[in-house]
Amino acid sequence: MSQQSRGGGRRPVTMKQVAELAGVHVSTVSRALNPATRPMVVAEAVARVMKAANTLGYRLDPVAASLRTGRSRLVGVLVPDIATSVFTPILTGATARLSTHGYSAMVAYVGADARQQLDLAGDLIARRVDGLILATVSLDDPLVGFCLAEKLPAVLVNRAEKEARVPAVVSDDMRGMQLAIDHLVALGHSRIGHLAGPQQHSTGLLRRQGFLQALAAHGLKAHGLIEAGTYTREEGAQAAQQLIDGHPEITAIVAANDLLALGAYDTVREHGLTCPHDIAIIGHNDMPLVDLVQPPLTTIRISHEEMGRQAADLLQQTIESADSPVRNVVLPPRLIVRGSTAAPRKGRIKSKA
Amino acid sequence: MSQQSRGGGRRPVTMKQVAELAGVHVSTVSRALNPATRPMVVAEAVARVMKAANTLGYRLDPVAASLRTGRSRLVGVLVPDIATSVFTPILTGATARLSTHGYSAMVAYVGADARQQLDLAGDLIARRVDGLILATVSLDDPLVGFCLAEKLPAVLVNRAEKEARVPAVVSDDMRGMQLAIDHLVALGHSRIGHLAGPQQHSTGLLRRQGFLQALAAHGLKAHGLIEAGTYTREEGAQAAQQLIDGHPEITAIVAANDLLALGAYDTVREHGLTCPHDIAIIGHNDMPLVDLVQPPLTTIRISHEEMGRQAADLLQQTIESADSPVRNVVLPPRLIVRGSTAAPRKGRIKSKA
DNA sequence: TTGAAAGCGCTAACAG
DNA sequence: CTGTTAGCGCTTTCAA
Repeated sequence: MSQQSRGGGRRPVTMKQVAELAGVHVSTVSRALNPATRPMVVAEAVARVMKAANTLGYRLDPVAASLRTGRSRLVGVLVPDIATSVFTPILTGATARLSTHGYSAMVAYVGADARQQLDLAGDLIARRVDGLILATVSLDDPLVGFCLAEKLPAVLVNRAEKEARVPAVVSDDMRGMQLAIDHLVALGHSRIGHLAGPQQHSTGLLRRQGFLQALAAHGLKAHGLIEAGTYTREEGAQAAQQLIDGHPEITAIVAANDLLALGAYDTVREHGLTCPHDIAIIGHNDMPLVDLVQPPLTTIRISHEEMGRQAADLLQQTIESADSPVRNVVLPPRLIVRGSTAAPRKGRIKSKA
Repeated sequence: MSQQSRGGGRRPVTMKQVAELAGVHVSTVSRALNPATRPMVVAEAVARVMKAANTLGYRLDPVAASLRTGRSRLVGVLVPDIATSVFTPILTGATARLSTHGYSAMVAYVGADARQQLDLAGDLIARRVDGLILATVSLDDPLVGFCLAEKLPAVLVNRAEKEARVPAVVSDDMRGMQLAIDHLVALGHSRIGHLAGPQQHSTGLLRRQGFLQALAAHGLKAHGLIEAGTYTREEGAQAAQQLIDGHPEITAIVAANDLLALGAYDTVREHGLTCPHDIAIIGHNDMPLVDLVQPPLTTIRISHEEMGRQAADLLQQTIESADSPVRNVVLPPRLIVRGSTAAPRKGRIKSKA
């Protein structure tokens, strides 16, 4: 029957030992240690148990508890496996807040493959996670359906679904675009193109809608709108290429995120043009270092860490009270003006390349 | 005795059900399903078990298994909670590789506080992790002593200890500095200062040593060496300030990492100087986007994803064979020449600020 | 080669 | 208020 534990770190103290030292039964220890059941135990006994636990350095075994209760105080977090991005602050915010709620996080970095995502989620469920934070979802994501079917609490972060089936924490993407457009229009721009993001993500879709709507509010229409397939600098460069080729009259580009905007930088430079003089560029996210590129990027700031924290809060609520209503948290974005936007040039682009 | 499971996702299939369907005892199922014990079971029975497991969609319950065996196929990963940095690729590399070894990762983002780190590690141990990957260690870290005492397999990544008590995967930091110095000397520089990193981390210490040693190899000596307390842009800016004030004769700055180098950019700009003309600057890490700053940063590239992968491999070996020797993996860095280095100016700095 | 049985550490219904 | 008892799902010794 030998319990093959790790080589030899002194084996952990069990509840039974605490019970012996305190002179009570294990179940009393269990009750005394759990705040929810503590009132059942007479104060004097609680004190004895606490003391015994302390002197022995007892820690509750979460694995045993989990086997018994089916809960784990463990939360799974699925994030896209991209290095250059906003997911790190989301993660640090979420994990920090989760731990104040008494939860630990299992983070899984996943690619776009839906099959792999389902597998990973299955793993997490097998590990009895109490809930999931998803930073990966598309507008109608099978994973969300899966969680719903399994009755596993889930919260979306950064990206939401088209239909609000589970709680989500997102930035007000349409409002962000409005800030961008208002800024450009105030500078005098009227021929503005859009580098849209992937349309299967809410960020791509809503920012695009926001772009169009904000323009319309000023009585303007889009001068070009190209969709990038992924949020990468390379795709951004390529899309910007098409945008400029198709609409040489534009004086400004609004990108759906910073990486796309930086791709546009590459293209603009390649054409021998300068930003902001020939073309103004504006990003979205305000990710680290974009203030250091040349010119410093004007962009829409989102507080990703706050997003992570709120997602943790929302998940905790969802776990704790089974049928809390599906609540969405929408965070207000902020315009950060730097050097990549200025008044428009007069006349057409004169490409030196 | 009610098992209070999640509201109502159909309760997971148990081994017992598989046993019934296959017409054998649970212990036979257990043996058939575990590759290590499978040879004990007659082939025909194995087949029946497999088929039954498949049709029922059985998944082994890792929690129950863990309670019984003391192992978890779970690995804890401790990383510093900084957003702008090299730890994301280390993490994606490590978690991807871990999963091919059949392990899941619990990632914890931690601050510099030693007490908090110990607590977190305690949590992970309570969750019965089979091992730890530490990206946080200082040159003589209590956490490593703790793991040793608990006989918990641990592997260091990116940063090592002074004494090799446990396996580590690091870049050849001294070699990296040699590449930097050789490059600058080849360009004609001879008055070179160093923006050193925190000396309690191996990266800071070794890069500093490498700097000094590489200079000596060219018959040169340091023109200034300031230590930054943390790897941040702000500290870098401040340290660069001191460096330039104390050694106005320098023509080049070698920074211990990219963030410090970017801080130096700020200072140089503030002084009305230009890089590389007035002062050449070289970083370390080649983190994302440093090719986009102005001027594009010359730096030493480290493959952090590979680092993560190797750390996962090393940990797996350490877990699997208890007393494998303490092996260090040292990855070769590469010089990436961009726009922040050029031939030195003639004469003194003429600050316009 | 397989089944029986014990038990990992904990929680919760039940009885007192 | 507290002790007894059963058992979460699995692994492994022991006996057949």
